[in-house]
Amino acid sequence: MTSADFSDTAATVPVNARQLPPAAVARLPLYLRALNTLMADGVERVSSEELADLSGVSSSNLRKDLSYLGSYGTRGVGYEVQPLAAHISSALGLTQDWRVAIVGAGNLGRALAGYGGFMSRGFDVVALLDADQLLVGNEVGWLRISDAADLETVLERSRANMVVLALPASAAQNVCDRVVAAGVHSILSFAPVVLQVPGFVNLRKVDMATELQILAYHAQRSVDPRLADPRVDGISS
Amino acid sequence: MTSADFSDTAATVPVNARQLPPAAVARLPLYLRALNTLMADGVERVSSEELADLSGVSSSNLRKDLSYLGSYGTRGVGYEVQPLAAHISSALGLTQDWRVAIVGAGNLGRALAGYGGFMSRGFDVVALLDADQLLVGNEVGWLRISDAADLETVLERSRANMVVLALPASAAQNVCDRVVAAGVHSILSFAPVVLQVPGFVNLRKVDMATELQILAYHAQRSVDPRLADPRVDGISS
DNA sequence: GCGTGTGAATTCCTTCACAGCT
DNA sequence: AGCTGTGAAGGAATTCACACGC
Repeated sequence: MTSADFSDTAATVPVNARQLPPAAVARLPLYLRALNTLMADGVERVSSEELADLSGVSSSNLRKDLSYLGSYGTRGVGYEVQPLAAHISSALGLTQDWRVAIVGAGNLGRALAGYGGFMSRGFDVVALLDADQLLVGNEVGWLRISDAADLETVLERSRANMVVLALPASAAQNVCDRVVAAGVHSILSFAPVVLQVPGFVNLRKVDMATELQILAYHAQRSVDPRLADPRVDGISS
Repeated sequence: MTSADFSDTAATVPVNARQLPPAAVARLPLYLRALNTLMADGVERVSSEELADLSGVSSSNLRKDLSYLGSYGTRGVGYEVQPLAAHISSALGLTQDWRVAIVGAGNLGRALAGYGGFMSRGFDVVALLDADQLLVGNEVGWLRISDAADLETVLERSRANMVVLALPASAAQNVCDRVVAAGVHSILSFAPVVLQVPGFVNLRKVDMATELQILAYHAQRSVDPRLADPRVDGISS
């Protein structure tokens, strides 16, 4: 729960945080999760090979990624689980707590709010909003649903610094604009629409329709070997 | 990955489905969505520039992606919305209907089941399962929740050819193995865990904890300009 | 003229292979 | 001996820039 487990070298940062390649950043959370699992099992050391397997990447890829953070392993031995986890947490900016407001209290929004426990520590859901007056005021977990009309006020009062958009495509752009105007520049959107934001905004998108379609592409081509292996050129159809 | 990609000179293959670069495949759904929007607005033609803007990619990137599918534009003019949408749909394998079973009827699973309408057509949710006996038998929309213990039977009866995992990390690997053994080889997992699957299985992962952590990395570094912009010492030229 | 289609150039990412430290 | 850290090589993806066809 607390982020207090990772607090050793926090003060004396030798500016290890050079800019990491985006692809490496995207994998750090995987390593962190694997390390947390190992810690829970009481494992103290791990090799790049093992950790890579647990994370689903190649060992050379993992070593290269970690090397961007600095040299936190021991040659001939491996990595110490706890310190490595601490360094990754620090690199990801998880030493501070992030305050997340979720806009949209439909099934998805409520699922995400409840997911709060699941999310790696460091992310607190501090507000849940919806435009539907029938939902406003309802309790979800220990949160009361706020009126999306009061978005700006709620964001300020709750001191949210991240927003999750869990609302229909039609409402997303408008709410997104208001969020940005209100000064929150980190947004995770589940809305199935391309949002237009200024360059200084950090926007990430999660979209299950897209994912299913990508899956369909690969599935289709596994099923029909003609497409996977072009050597067939018979005209049979 | 694939055992059969000795794709040398495939010569005479008018089939549009040459193997596309994965990065291109991942963007096709975006184009498709933008095209659907345009169609709804009655727009008949679109330039690569416009479509790229609507999709959030660069126009050269878009043109290159579309060129993998073949030449469906007209020089000096642009692309015809409807035919292009049809070709992309076909390339993605959306001409057939996909039958999706969702395992896990918690908030997330129910959200996804309800999301059915939102997902581009072509994906039918044909089953919703959970291991919790308190949930089994409940109605969600027009679906009745089946017992996850009967997974194999349900998958067969419903003729599902895709599975969405919306369940806790602890249960995911086990269910995943059973799904694969039951012959469903296309899986979209929302479980915050790295799943181990045979090479022939198409697995995609969506994980909000990971996404938030990536967001945290970028947010952190926007806040602290020292980390974002190393040019601070006076080498201004 | 205009905007697509595409080789060439560039940038980014991954893998290789081995030097270097324990 | 063993495993990390890392230049160098190789491969992918993106962008450039312009030839081509309407």
